[in-house]
Amino acid sequence: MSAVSRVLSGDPAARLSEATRERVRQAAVEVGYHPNFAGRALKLARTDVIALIVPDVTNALFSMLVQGVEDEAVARGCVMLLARSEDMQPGGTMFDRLVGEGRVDGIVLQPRDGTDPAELAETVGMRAPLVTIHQPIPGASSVVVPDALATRTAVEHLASAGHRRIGFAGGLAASPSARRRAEGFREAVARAGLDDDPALMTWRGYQEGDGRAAVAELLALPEPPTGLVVANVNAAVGALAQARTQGRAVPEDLSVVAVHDAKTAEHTWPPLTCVRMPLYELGRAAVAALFDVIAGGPVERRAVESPPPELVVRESTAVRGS
Amino acid sequence: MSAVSRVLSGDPAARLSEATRERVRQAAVEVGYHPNFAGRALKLARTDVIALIVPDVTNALFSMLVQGVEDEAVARGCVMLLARSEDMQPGGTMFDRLVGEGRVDGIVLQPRDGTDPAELAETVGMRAPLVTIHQPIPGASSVVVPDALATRTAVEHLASAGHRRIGFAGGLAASPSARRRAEGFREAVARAGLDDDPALMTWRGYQEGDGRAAVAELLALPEPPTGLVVANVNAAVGALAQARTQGRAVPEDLSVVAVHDAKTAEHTWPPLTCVRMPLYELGRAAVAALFDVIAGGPVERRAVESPPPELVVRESTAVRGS
DNA sequence: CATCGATGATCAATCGTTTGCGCAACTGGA
DNA sequence: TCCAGTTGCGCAAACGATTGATCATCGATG
Repeated sequence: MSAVSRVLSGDPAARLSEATRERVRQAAVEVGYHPNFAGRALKLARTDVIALIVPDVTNALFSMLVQGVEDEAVARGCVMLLARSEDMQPGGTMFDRLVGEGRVDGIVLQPRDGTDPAELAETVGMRAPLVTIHQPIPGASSVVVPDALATRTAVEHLASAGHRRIGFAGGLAASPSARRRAEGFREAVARAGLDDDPALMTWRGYQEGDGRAAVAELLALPEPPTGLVVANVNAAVGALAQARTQGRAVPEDLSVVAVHDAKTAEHTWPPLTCVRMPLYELGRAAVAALFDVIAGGPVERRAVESPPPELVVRESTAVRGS
Repeated sequence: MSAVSRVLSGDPAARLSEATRERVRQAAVEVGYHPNFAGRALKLARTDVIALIVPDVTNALFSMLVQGVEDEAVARGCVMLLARSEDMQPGGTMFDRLVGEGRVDGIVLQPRDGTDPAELAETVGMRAPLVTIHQPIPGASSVVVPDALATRTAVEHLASAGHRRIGFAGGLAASPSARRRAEGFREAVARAGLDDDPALMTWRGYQEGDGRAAVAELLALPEPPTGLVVANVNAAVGALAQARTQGRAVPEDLSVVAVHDAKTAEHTWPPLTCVRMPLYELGRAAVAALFDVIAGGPVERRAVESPPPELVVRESTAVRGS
């Protein structure tokens, strides 16, 4: 048993020849022996399980993220536990068990949009290694994507198509990712010398219905925008629907660009022009950061810079006046 | 320690008064004590972890299923491990570890479309409690949704709108779920006395590109169909795109109904008429079946009959000739 | 007073792996 | 021949929870 354990652990300090190691490996395969997970976990105080906690799995962006997290976990010999239900969220009973019982080595957490970071940090309690995505919380490492660059890219595309009044359908005002996107928007508007009217910026949120409300608000302006940057593809879908409801043609009356790309954007009516963000890479980077935390590294704020946001032109944008 | 363990386990045979039990519970909360997961797992030979293994998380239908699986697992005091990457699929290294090391109490497995059931059963090896969804494999329990009823519902909708030549864009011919859908289609066509032309049935698969290919094939017929039942919402998205590419208007030239509903279907161009299937309930039923297997129950083939498939009329279908 | 049942406290064995350590055998070099 | 290094083998302790069993105490009843 001693030798078997040393060989299967790949322990370099074990006093065993390579020939013996190979013999042991062969024997283990032949009898179908696998070490017992619970025995190992108990002795090593480690489960090789990473949890991904998200507020929602219906979000069109979820699939890329989850693939990134899983691939990085598996590449490091771990498996991924997915948590979406209410009980599994911070503050829930099962979350408490997950953390308190030592079921996972660490957690990648996507906070709910609009969550108060200090409050969340208190709820989570730093009882397990933690990395948040999209939004930092005090005391935890975090990884984000370059939101500002994304909205900047979107504005530049619309500006180059001749749009001077560009609306912004943003996330909730309290949301850090929403603020980063707004910052990029403002910067690009200023840089391009576009119409800098505060009424062109809305803060409804990332859901489909939020996109609808934003468009309703913007189209009610005395001088409505001819271009629109929507801070999230879910909301953009709602924006399209609302424009249609109000008899506005996209892209003829209103050109729309969404931050984040997703499979769904290819099939909207019309297909959405998007800024593709590195969500798969975000997932991988979050797990890498988590391993650094587990290894005792310092709290860090990281951003995924590569691949950079990429404009994907489809059919929701056109040159103004066309 | 002994009393603490008995109380927190909720052991009814323990000789402890309710007052003592309450005192122990309070004390545990106060000192933040949680039993150690690995210690328990080792002693009990059980991890309270259920694995959900799927071939794909980008499928628009995935989110309902995963919510059902997770909610049922959590309701039973378990957590859900998600496995999508290649290494985690049956035959992969991590799959072998998952099963061989006793990391999960059981597995809900969605086989890849077109997988040979006998081959898969051999690969999996019945080394852990297993339930498959959509497709049975020898020796394992399975749960399916009423595919035949779905396609029947779709045909009936088209027939009542005046369509006499209805095409069928099916899954792969080897796929059990595809065959069930085809069966429902044939039955409804026969029952309604519609044009029973074998050339109206295609077997390309469930992917978007497959839907495109099916439509190309059907529109090439000397007498193309005026109505189309697509056996999957992903393929339906492709079908819509292909019709457009070939200058056919939906629903005027071709009415399209898809099996399965998803958020994405509301936003297609035009919004898809679908038959909503009980995927959330499928997830829950699969976990319930898995617990029966774990408890030593017999191998069973189950179907989720409630809620029944429901027609959701959107804008991809119209009365023939309109 | 003696007996019985309920209850609290305590102990030890078990679950399966890991790992430090000691002993023994073998090999090669001085 | 002696010494040192390498390697194989085996042992025991540790990780933390569970659970059967034993002993002691208390209260109620005959």
